[in-house]
Amino acid sequence: MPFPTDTGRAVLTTNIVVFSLRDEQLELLLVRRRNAPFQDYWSLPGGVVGEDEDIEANAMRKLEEGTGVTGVYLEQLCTFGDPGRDPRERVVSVAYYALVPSERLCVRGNEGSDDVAWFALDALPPLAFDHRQMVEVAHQRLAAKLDYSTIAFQFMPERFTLSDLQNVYEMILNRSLDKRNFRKRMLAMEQIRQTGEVRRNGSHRPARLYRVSNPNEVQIIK
Amino acid sequence: MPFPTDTGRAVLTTNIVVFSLRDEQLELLLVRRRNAPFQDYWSLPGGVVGEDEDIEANAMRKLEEGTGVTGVYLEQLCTFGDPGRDPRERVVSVAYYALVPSERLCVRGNEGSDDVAWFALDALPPLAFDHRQMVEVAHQRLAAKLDYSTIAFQFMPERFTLSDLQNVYEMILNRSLDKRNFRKRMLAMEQIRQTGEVRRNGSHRPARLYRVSNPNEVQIIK
DNA sequence: CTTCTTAGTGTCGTCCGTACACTAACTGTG
DNA sequence: CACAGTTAGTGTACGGACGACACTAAGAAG
Repeated sequence: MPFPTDTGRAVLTTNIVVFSLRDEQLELLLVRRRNAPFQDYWSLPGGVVGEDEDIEANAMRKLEEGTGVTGVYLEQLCTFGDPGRDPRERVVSVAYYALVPSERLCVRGNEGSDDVAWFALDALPPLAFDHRQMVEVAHQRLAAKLDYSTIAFQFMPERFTLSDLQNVYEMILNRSLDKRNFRKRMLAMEQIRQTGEVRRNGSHRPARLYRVSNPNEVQIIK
Repeated sequence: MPFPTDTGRAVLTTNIVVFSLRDEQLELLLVRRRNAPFQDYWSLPGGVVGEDEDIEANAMRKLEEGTGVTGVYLEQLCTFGDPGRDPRERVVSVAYYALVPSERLCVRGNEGSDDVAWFALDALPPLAFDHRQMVEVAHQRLAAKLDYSTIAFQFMPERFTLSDLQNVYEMILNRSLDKRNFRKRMLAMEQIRQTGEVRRNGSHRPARLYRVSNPNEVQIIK
């Protein structure tokens, strides 16, 4: 049996909350809208899902278009579909969030235009549609996952110091952590290993470099 | 700017994984399909979201139609939208899960027909579409939430014994728990109170009855 | 060689989770 | 009315995780 012909159809879109760490800050990738509604507002990257396109594949594609980076961590967040969230017609958006390691941004994808930019999470401009809500949910989820998974490693470059890692935690949780306890906890979970190298950074003691044992999987711990 | 006219639209549906406890078992509400595709298969309740209907409101409505019960716990789970998950056309389903207190089922809503029935979670028939996957995700989420929220109380009738409650945990986690530790933990979180009454149940010591302090909120604990 | 700055380290108390076995209260039966 | 059967109810002790807390190490710059 086909669906009744008078059944309402909805436009299906994705939006991605893209987190990265730049300049020791937790930042989000935003795109400026060229058209109404919300013309000139900043918004989350995303777009309309193609006729035969997988939803997550669409999100990944949009993410790659925005950052020039492939293969990063991407997870479905929540679906937003209030009638009226888009004044034009019924639009349902599946929200995702993604974590981009800072090192991979140095290439600066197609960020040349004025229409794509990074903003500090704590200094976002007003956002189009319900995107602000998506950001809140994503941030909460991310913070929660720090506690019981290895998700934070997705931000790290191949080699990093424990201070780098602690910064990630502090940025996301928005509070400072005790250095000794933090290191104890990180080393106890046996997911990172010393490389034997150090990084000289300024006029002070150099820091040991570590790498993630299993960079491609986010593990649930405890 | 309107959306391009050649943009694919999708049919938007909901599906709800409805959990309840019947006969000391964790059970799911299923609906038999009358039509192709998957004719005569059992499937999760749900349906097409109306033109101007909120998605969650639709899920709640479908849930009420299936169980005759109102105001139960309902949470968005995940969105399934693989092209091809429905052979007819592009159908995107927002999955929810719901918890129905056992007491409220005694009224036996419109369960008269052969087309709606409860199945033990560990003895489900083959399900239509990707509904089996939805069930897995819902079960995992529910089990995870037992650890850090008061979600289990949503299953309980107004008055219940600690053994009743322990049964809920054991059913969901699929393993047995230590009675003393369980009671200690439940009482420690100060979310349930003695009523002063007892329940006589058989030829053995009667059990004290408890009630939930804040039945209408699921709290995150610790 | 002194100053500045970040890296790196250990202990101790507290709380939480877990393992573990017996008594209490009631009913039904012989 | 005693006994068997069944479920309800209780406390302790150990180990592991977490949090608070302050000093030394190594290098660069002047």
